Amino acid sequence: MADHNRVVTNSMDAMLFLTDDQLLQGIELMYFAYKGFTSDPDLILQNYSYGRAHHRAVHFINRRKGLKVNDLLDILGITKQSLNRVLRQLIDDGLVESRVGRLDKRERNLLLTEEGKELERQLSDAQRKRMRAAYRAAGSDAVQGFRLVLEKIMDVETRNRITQDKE
Amino acid sequence: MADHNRVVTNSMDAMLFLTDDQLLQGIELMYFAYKGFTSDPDLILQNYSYGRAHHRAVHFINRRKGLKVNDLLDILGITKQSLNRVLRQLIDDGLVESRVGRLDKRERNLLLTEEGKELERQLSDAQRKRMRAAYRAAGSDAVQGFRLVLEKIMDVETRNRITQDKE
DNA sequence: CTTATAAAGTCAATAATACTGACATATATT
DNA sequence: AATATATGTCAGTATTATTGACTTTATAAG
Repeated sequence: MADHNRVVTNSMDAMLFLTDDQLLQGIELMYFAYKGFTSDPDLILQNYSYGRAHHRAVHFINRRKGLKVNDLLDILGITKQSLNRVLRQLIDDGLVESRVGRLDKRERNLLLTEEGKELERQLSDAQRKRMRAAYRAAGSDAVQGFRLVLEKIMDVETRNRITQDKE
Repeated sequence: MADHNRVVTNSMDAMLFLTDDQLLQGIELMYFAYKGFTSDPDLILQNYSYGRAHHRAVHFINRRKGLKVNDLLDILGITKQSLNRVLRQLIDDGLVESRVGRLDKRERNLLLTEEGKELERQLSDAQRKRMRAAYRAAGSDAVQGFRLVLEKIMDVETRNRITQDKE
């Protein structure tokens, strides 16, 4: 998109936006923004004696309803032993349901219970509120740029997996 | 910037960019991008048997040369007991120098040694390379938006501290 | 039908990073 | 001289991750 004056734009990139200092500033921004980004959910999770791992599990089970345990492991990029404790707690506490697969009975499809949905709602409300405020303050052009750069920062394999699943 | 059709843009914000689903997508983007963002340094750190905590310490000691221990604690938002182990290792390994303050001898000014600078260079080279590629691929307009949104996502106190220090 | 593979789950040991609480030391301030 | 500040340390605990070794159940391959 925006293929006009490509040459000029690229040389300006090199001159204006790609100095080591500018890049280091971007790196710091990522660090501090991510810290803020996780701070609201972290507070809520304390009430449940849960951590970020529980948040991530709840988030992705909500986003990809009925996903298999292996799918969740792939998304999170952790070992099944790591996930086990977290998932065990969520199931025992009645927030997640592990349903035997219909076609392949070895598989388990993960779903949020009503209680699980309630926690998800609390967590994502807090996080959405912050994102909404940031988006509003920055404007829609900025949001497009934000999303574009984030997509480019991801690992290519991750990007392919996400964008392919998403429409 | 881009002050033409502001009214239309704003109403479009509400309609097109602020749905819960769009926001959730942004949240996921942040998660996956941050994961990619930390993956290159993580590999390098393994060679030193260091972790992300060491990376952060080295990064900020480099960025704010001579900063005090308390300053570093404020930036990282951790307790001194948490920092102690990491800083102790870096000093014992000869990557960081802890210099007694000139005016106030209770204070310690932290600096990277040559060896420390070498590790910092490795880490930031890897991270900069990824950022540079993302910036190039996304274009300079996108980068502006990226930076703007990230600033808005941060805690206000963090933003004030950073932007005030930075020019 | 037997064997091999696959999905899920578990137990044990270890590591990195954080926390709280309690103190110690040196230096500065009142 | 008493108090406060900056730094450092010791001990105990929690969360999240790891690797390795198995088990159970179910599907697929021979």
